[in-house]
Amino acid sequence: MSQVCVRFAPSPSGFLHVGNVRTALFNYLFARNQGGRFLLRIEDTDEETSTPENERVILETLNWLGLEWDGNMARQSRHRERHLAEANRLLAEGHAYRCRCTPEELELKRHAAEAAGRNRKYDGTCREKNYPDDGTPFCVRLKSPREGETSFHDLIKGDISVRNAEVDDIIIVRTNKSPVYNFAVVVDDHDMEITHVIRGDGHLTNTIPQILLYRALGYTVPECAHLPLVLAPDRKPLAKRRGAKAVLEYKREGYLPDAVVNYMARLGWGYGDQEYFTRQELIEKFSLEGVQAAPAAFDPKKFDWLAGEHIRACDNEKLFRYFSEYLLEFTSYSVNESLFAHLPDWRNSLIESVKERARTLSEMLDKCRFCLVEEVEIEEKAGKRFLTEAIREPIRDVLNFIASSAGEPTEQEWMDCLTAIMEKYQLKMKDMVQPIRVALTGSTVSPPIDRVLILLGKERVRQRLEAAMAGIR
RNA sequence: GGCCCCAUCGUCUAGGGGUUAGGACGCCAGACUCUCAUUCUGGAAACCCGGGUUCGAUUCCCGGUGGGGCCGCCA
Repeated sequence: MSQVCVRFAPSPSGFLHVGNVRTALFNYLFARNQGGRFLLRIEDTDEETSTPENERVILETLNWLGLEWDGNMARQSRHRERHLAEANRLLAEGHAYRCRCTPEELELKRHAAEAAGRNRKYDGTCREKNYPDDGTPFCVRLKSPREGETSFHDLIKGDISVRNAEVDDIIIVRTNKSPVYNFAVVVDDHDMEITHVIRGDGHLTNTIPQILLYRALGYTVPECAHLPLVLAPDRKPLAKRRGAKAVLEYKREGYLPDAVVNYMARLGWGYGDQEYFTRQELIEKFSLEGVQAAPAAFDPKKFDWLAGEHIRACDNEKLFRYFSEYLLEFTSYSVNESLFAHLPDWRNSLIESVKERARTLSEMLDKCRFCLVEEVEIEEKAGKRFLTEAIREPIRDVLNFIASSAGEPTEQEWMDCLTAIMEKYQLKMKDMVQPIRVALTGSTVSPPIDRVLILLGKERVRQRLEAAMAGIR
């Protein structure tokens, strides 16, 4: 058998939601798993929506997720002449015919058929007329068989079979001489030597007329796999309204691309009890047999959990890179090296202190914002509750410790200092730590206090404690 | 309306003619603990319904119900 070749063929609507991207992902995983090729073809025959900007969004999404395609990106619009040539061949070979019914007439016929309770398919008025090309406007229709049935084996859905009497004579070339999608796809997939068509459920019904087209054209019919829908959390189909969100939005929210890939793969696909997958594992373990036939609902909670798993599994160096790039692209913060001059291993310390409590790069920022800025603003409620007269003397002792310490204290030295002061004033750990936490971070929630202390360094600790003291009246 | 597809905890799923129907997220309770989080332990929670086939169906078949898709000179 020839080498596996698949394609992702989006129309550039300017929007790639989870469902679209999962289709791309499954194509990608299948190709990589099979050692085959993964091609990209933009279905840009509709000039209205096919703008460079919309195309750019598709490429950016694919690039962000690392779904690299092979070869050059194809544009369906470039193949128009080829499509028309094949249509003419069908005409010449008697597999297609010229239809002179106007759109208005067809509209009326459909309504009439519907009112009479009949199938709305074309009534075949022009089917046997053999109209020549004499200047009268016409569109081209496939002359599909009326007897028997057409069936195929879908790799996910199983055997699908439809009586040919139910199948329409689909239009393949419009009156204005532009090829219709269903036809263009077949010619392109054949020309690109696509062996497996893996696409959304919505195309399942299209497949029957397309198979008829393959046969009429004398092409080999590729294997087909129709992926079940991805549903919004409320189990309604993903739509621009409701849960549908551009996948690039997750980039903005700080999700790691591998987390998005992992979660999307698990939507409709499973591998035993495994939930967490690296990209490599996905490639090794993916198979169409593992794909569910039923639609799957997007679960934001599980996605977040998995996102956290990926943050925790990411090595610190790499995570730091993700983090600083994220800050640069989407926020006004940055990791200013000069703030950490006191800490040799500051990158590691910074990442280490937030990665266990964040699920996204954005949450990482939330957890360490206190040490990325010169000064913190103390939350009013927290200040009122913890920065009270009772803590004045203990804080003074901490300041004395700072004044007397020669170098930069280690975590252990900081904790020894706090412990000693605690004992001196008969304070419990939390009664000592919470006020200091509030003074240093502005919040009652932060990484462990020893981490906070070393990240800030004694100079910034001193400044913040003094500021807090001043605030106590 | 016609045609087609689908159906295991709330969600993602494993499984499959005989199982205490397994895991994960989430939820609840507890442990750990300087907060939050991580981690650990325990708990509640499912085979859509009805017929058949069978000694025995959640599993196989048929029907129903429910959900969804397609029926464009859109893609």
